[in-house]
Order: sequence, then structure tokens, then C-alpha cells
Amino acid sequence: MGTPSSPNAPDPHDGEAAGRLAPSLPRRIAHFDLDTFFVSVERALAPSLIGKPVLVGGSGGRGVVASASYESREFGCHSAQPMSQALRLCPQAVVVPPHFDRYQESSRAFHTILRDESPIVEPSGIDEAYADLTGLGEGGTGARAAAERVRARTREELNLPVSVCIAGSRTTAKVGSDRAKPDGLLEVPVGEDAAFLAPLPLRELPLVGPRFGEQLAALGVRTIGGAAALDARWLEQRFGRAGVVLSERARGLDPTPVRAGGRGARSVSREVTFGEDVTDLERLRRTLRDHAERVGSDLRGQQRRARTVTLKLRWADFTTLNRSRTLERPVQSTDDLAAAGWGLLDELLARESLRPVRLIGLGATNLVEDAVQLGFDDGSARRAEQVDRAVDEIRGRYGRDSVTRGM
DNA sequence: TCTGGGGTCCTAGGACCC
DNA sequence: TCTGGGGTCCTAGGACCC
Repeated sequence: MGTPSSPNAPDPHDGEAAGRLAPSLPRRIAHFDLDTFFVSVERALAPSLIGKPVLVGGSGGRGVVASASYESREFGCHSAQPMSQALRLCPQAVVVPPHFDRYQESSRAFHTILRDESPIVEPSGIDEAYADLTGLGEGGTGARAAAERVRARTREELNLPVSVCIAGSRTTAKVGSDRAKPDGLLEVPVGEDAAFLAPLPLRELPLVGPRFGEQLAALGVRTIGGAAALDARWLEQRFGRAGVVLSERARGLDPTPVRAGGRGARSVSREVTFGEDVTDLERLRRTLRDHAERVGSDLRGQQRRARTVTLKLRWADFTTLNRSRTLERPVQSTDDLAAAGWGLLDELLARESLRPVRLIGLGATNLVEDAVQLGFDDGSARRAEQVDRAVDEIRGRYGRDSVTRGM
């Protein structure tokens, strides 16, 4: 395989390096995407759901659809839709509350199959992954055969349908796996990425969301080929970096390598939308502390610390604010994270009065490896960390609700 | 009966330093 | 004393993705 063994080795797919290094094999990038993932996992566990319109998501007043079966989509249901709206469109739908631990488990098993069958796998979210199948050869050893094995094993071992596209770049493979659904395999022949993309609606290109799509539609551009035909410099002037990327991707150019294992997370956060708006400051502070506990636990599990802590607030009118603070020393403990969150909340409320709060969240960014030496006078910090470790340990064994801390 | 929760990346302005 | 430019960090917001 053309994998660089050292992190500093030039990427064989990156621009000129490709020509100088290997006798450049055509890139074969696969994108795997589990179909209606949450619904499929629920069906694997409860076959009575098969064939019915199923909506996985929050059923409360503010719940949204996380995953909608194809039967429900016939009625106009889709993910991210308010559940109330989905049920108006399809009253006979079966609503299933999400079971994220089950999805994590299936996701892990799926990624294990992928790593068995492909040399370089980059997970991309819970239900998809890229694989670099370049140089696998033809026939039984080829890229297509590897993709077929993944599909067969995922179906047999996990009872889950997965769609895949093999193409010359990540972007094309990603667009193609959507086109392959449900439960299909699509291969874009070598050198035909641009031709494959050209007739497709622009909105199918990742990067083009509602907003960008609208701006481009206003210019009369509605297909990927239409964007490919525009002058690249003009796109850059008009849209900046997004214009440059659009121009390249629309022409099937995307040298981004598949990175084995992906990268570590850049941030960790928790947030909650209350069932009803909250004006009780103590309740907000308690919620922030719960978030700090879980964010801290994640950081400790990853052996990382955060240099920056962010408070997120959403008022009842959906206005959303972020307030962040970069600390002198990177933090990891529940106490430090909570203190930073409370401080940000206090500062905010010193400037504007408290309005009914719909959502409150706490985030940790600017993450660094946990190599910080505590000074000799940091006895209290050391004790706090010991408590954190003990709490993590008990929760790991007996579940999250097994320990309750005071404020 | 509006709009979840977890992320990534980009932009833009201001502070600060050289 | 005035003026300029570049680079980096921090903060806030927003588009986009699953």
C-alpha cells in the first residue's frame, strides 16, 4: 500500500509528490455509510419494526428525529425534523427513543470489520468511514471485492445494511455512497469522478448547505457541473476559501488523504435543552456542574486537558451565545471546569439580565496532552484529581448515576 | 406545534509583539 | 515622534456535517 509509515513522509496522494514517488496507482477511495443507522440497529434488536415506518428520536415536546426509516420518508419525514412535525406527517410511525450505547457498540463492531478488510480506515462519525483501497489489485484482491466483503460481513454479523461507493477521491466517494443507498455498492470508474458528479444537484456536494446552496442558486448554479464550469478565481473572490474548495471538489479534485484512525477530537462538550425554559440560576449552575463532570470524565479518559472552556447559552427565543475563556493552565478536573463555566455565567449575567434559558452547554477546546506537572504547592488540586479519578472509576463500574456529588 | 446533541472548520476584529 | 506591516493569539459567531 502507499501508506506513509512515518508521519513526516510526504503524502503519496498529495500533488506533485504522487508523480515523483510511486508509479502512481489510481486512487481508490471508498466511503461506507450505514443506512438509517439508528433505525437499523433497533430493527436488528426488534425485528417487529421491520417494514414499519420508524422514527428514532426524542418524543418529548422538543424532540427531533435522529433517524427516519425509508417507510417514514415516504410521508416526508427526515432526520433533524421536529418529532411533532414528523408525527403530523406520519401519525402511524413507531417512535423509538434513542439507545446510544447500542449504537456505539454496533459502530465499534462495524469499524472492526472495516479494519479487518482494509489497510487504511478513517472513521467519520458514528455511522460512516473512509477507506483507502488504492493498489489492492484486481478480482478477488481488488477494491471492489474488499468493499463487498465488508458489506457481506456487516450484513451477516451485525444484521445491518451498509452502502458504499468507490471513487477517485473522498468527496466523490461520499456523494456516491448516498447515491448507492439503500444497501448498494457503486463504483465510479477511474478518471470519471468529474463526469459522475456533473449532473448531480449541487446540494449533494458536501460543503454546500442550505445557505451556500441558496447563494449559488441565485447565481443560476444548480448542478455540481455548473459549479465546475465557473471560473475558479471568480469563485475565490466571491466566496473566499469556500469558493476555492467548491471549485476543486466540483471538478472531482480532492487530494485529502485517508488518515488511518482519524485524528483525536478537537473539542469535548455537553449540552442540554430543557423540557421547559429555565430561569432558576441555581438549576443552571447545577446543570453546568453535571456537564463539567462528564466533559472532565471524557478529558481524563483521553488523558488530555483543555486550555479553553466555553459556556453556551440559548435563550427562549433561540438566540445563542458562546462565552469562552482561555485559562492560564490547562484543566481537566470537574471542579476546574465547573468553576470556569460558573465564572463565564456570572460575567455574562453581570452584563445582561437573565432571560428564560432553553439550552445550556459547556465545552472544552484547545486540548493538550496531559503532561502537566503540578507544582509542589498544588496539594488541593492533587486531591481534587484523586476524587475525580475515584468518581470516574465508580461510574465506570456501576454506571453514571451510582455516585452523586455535592456542589 | 417550530428548531437535539455532538462535532469541524472558517472568518473577522482586536490585542499584542516585533 | 510618527507610521507601517506581519504574525499570532483570543474571542464570537456562523455554516455545515452526521
